[in-house]
Amino acid sequence: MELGHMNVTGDCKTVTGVLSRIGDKWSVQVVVQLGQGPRRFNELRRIIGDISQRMLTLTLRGLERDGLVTRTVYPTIPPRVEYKLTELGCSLLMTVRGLGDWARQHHHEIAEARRRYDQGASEGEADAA
Amino acid sequence: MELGHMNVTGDCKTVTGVLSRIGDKWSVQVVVQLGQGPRRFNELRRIIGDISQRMLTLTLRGLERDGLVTRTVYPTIPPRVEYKLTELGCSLLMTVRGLGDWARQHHHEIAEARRRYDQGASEGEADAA
DNA sequence: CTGAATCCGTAACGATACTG
DNA sequence: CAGTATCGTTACGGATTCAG
Repeated sequence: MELGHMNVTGDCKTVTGVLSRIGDKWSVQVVVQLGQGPRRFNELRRIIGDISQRMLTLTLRGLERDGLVTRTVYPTIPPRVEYKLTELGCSLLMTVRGLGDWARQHHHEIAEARRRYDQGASEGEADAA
Repeated sequence: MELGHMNVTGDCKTVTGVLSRIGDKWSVQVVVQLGQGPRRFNELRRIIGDISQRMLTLTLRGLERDGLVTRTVYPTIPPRVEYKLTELGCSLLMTVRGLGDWARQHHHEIAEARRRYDQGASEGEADAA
């Protein structure tokens, strides 16, 4: 089964770059939540739950920097800041959903493979086929 | 454009888990290269180029643990070890290619957005216009 | 050739305190 | 409410060395 339909070397580096960007601990969660509609800072914080304010700030900034999210400040008192997915962010969301589909379809297989691997490792190699 | 066709909260955590797995610095590159066909250890090392021996080992182990790659040892002298994508690994490769498509289509936009963002930030303190 | 083990620097992350 | 600053801990990754 060969799939050499394009430049693999150049391809993988681009993909790696994207994954370096969204492969961190929080970016995807933020993007997915923002896919539900615009959200405020503490609203996101509450929904995601585990994230620290620092990481939410950093994540949002990174997303904003890459043009995936817009940040709108309403100069009211108290201040109100709304984050929203851009067109680019929406298109990423689509792709991420594809990955989500794969994850949901196969995470059991992964879990099982992992369990078997760990089990075999702890048993040593006394066992043969 | 709303896309609330599924449980978003549960979804994003699963995706995050997968991204935590393949979102590291090397896994995708290895998977993509293995998509070209089975490869030996130092063969991968040479093709990828930048990767250290340690990281290649760790990456391969992780991939093997998750059932994405098989490791076959030929007890010859010198020893020969071949790595190969499993069915699961192949299916992941497909999904990753989707991400690669997105990356190739939009990495210019990202780069530009990033440049604009950084430029605007540096102009903040000093008035340029 | 393949890979494990060790040491070390850096970057990522989290908790807390403070500002506008 | 939204965000910054600082600090400490941990995880990641690279170079080197040793072993089968």
